[in-house]
Amino acid sequence: MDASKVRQRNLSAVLELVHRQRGITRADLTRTLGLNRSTIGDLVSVLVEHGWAQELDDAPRSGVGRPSPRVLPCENRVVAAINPELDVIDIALVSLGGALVARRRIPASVPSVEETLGATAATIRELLAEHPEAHLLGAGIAVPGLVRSDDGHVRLAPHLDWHDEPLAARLAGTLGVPVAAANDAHLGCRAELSFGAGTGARSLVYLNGGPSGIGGGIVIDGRPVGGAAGYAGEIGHLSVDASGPACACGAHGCLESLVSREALAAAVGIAHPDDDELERELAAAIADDVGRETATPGPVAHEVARQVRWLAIALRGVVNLLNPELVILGGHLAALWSVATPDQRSAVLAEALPVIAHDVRIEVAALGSQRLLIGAAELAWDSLIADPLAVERTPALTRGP
Amino acid sequence: MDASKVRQRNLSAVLELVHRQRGITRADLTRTLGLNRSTIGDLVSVLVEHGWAQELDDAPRSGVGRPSPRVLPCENRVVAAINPELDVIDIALVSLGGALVARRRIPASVPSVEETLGATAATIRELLAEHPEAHLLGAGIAVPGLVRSDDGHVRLAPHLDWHDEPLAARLAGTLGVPVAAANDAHLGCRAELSFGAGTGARSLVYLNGGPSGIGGGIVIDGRPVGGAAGYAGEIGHLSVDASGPACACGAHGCLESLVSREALAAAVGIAHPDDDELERELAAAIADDVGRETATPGPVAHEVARQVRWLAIALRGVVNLLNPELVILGGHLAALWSVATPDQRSAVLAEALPVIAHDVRIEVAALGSQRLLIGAAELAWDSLIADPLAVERTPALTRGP
DNA sequence: ACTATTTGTTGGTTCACGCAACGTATCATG
DNA sequence: CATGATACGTTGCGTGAACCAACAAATAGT
Repeated sequence: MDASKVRQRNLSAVLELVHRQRGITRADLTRTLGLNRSTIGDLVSVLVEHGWAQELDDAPRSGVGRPSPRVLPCENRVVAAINPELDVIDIALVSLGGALVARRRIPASVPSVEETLGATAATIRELLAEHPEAHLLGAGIAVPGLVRSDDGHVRLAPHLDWHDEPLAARLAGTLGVPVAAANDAHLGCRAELSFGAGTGARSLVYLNGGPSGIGGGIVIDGRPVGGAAGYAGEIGHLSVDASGPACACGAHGCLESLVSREALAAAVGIAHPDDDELERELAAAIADDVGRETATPGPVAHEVARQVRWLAIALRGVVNLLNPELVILGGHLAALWSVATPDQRSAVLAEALPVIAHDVRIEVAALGSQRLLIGAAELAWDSLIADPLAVERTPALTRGP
Repeated sequence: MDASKVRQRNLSAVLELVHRQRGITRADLTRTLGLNRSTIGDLVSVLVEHGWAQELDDAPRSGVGRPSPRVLPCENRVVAAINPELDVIDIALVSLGGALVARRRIPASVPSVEETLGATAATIRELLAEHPEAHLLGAGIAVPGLVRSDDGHVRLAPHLDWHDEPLAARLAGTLGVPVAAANDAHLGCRAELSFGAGTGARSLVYLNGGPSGIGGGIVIDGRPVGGAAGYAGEIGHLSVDASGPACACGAHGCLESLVSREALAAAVGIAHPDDDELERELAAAIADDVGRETATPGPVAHEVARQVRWLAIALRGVVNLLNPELVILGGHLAALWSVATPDQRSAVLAEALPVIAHDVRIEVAALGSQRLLIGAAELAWDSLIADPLAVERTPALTRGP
């Protein structure tokens, strides 16, 4: 920890605030970071010189005293965000500040790694050509599977049938910028932490219900938890019923084999609904039930109640284990939560330890379909923001044609 | 992060290594911390000046070159460690470096807070009088219950029947030194992390089976996890059987209601065995079974098998959730593990995700009956080591008579 | 217009670490 | 046993980054 490390750390802290708050006054920077006015001025000027930030005097009239200029992220600095799925490869450029500059969804059908890399590289080149002001600094990939965190190596993505692919390294080779990869639910969690329902939270648990199961992410002390190798967060494979059905993973009674999108979709009679459609149909079906004023709940309400009960068992365990301040539900779990009755909701943590359950908030994810792309971009920004001057020190990065 | 913070941080880093390694050469300090030789020399001399460390030239003959002096913790600096239990209040002085200087077990019977504080203060004064060289700098309390981490407030210690006691603050008032308190299993985990089976581990999960249930601790990135308020780690109340028996906590199918010391003790026919006794009796009973060469396992082996199966379900979930590199089992869970057959052991993580399970080690706790006291001391050392010069800045601390 | 308040700016100061040169203690070798 | 190689402690100096104090600038209220 010498002087230059201090400089790097402080620059990084300033840039992170500028990024996550999408602009912040110098006065707020001094208050938040506890550094001297003159130091903040110096740090900001360095970031401006190096093209990370710009200062804008738009006089927000906050009160007496000289107004403080706002420090804004330079939005021509972008990273690429990639999310290969079963039927589409979702690709975007995301600017500093977390805004999607451009997005393209490439149709695919269980794409191989080669197809994914090819389509990704071509699409990113196209997007960069359409946005000549954009300067690409890195890329992040959200993979539906187990990804080793230190090198972005995909150990297993069962639904894509990928096995032991050095994905990040291969894409870095073709793009010429640093590439990171991580599990998709991890990155959904990161996105919600930075810009969504978890903004400002120090500890949270994120559960996402997707077509391929239930994934999750954990945040402790404001930092995402990867575990020893990056595979942490597999909440879908928490056992909730010792005598439950077999799961694809080989175990029995996993959460994701009892709480599933398919069962909800089947209850409302739709084949492959998206999240919004699923929520609408569930709400409509339950409203119909209530309208009929029958004593017994309809099949949809019954299925919702069943799934909420199983979800409760998993949540109880996770909450007792980690004592988070916040639980965020995404995907079909958000739909499930939205249509659950107040009684069902309050029953969810009724059997958790009361001292712990009392202070846990349960919320629905806020970022919608951009979540994974924003999360993948956050992953890419991480190493860049951690050392803002490193870009200058490394040899020039290649650009699209 | 100004210059003096850097100093504080580096002093703290040096002192922490001196403490946790119980002495380390200056050469090793430079290598581990990446600081310059001259800087390390300066930092060490400051620690020596302020009474934290001493240098010893005992020429460990490590190879060519000028031998590096060893920096040793000053063992006359001590903290008090307190562990109130149902039948005894366990009190010790623990020196820098983690060695028990003196220990006294005060018989008690479900002691109240007042009794505990009175006995503790009196005993610490006695111990300090017997060790006039010892200089008391702080205290830590291991409480069998839920303890708020920021102020050491006991929210609930069910077996002691303590409710909302500002324990740390009250003891600090009588002792005149800073006092911290935390859950006993957390502190067992800390002890194993610093000096036991978890030395050097970056991520681990600790499960302890005690008379009052199963507690636990979690370590992520080398740091103990408290969660939002410090209540994290309640692994005993992870649900492992949705249709399981009711637990004292009000829920159903909690791990600790299916895997219990009482059931093991009953199987071997002993009322209140200690950990060693329990393990011996279990091993003996199983050996007898094997000696009889019967086809069906005896009742003890049967009970062991049953408990290992339930433990497996909880461990599977925790491992999938946190991807730790190490799981440490203590108390009767250590006994259970020790007498389990190789087949039973290898079945424990057989249903966890293979990629994760492959790199998880399961080990038995190493620190025995000193564990909680060492952990409580570690808690007390924390704030002291974090700012080694703070002791000089605060007004003089009171001493025992 | 004038004052109080807040914030940016500037030049000087301090502090802690790195660096390079030198001194010192050990080991290996002839 | 002398010599060289190696590794490490010690010393004085240089540097970089943050703080501080004084001043300038911009706003709100009287």
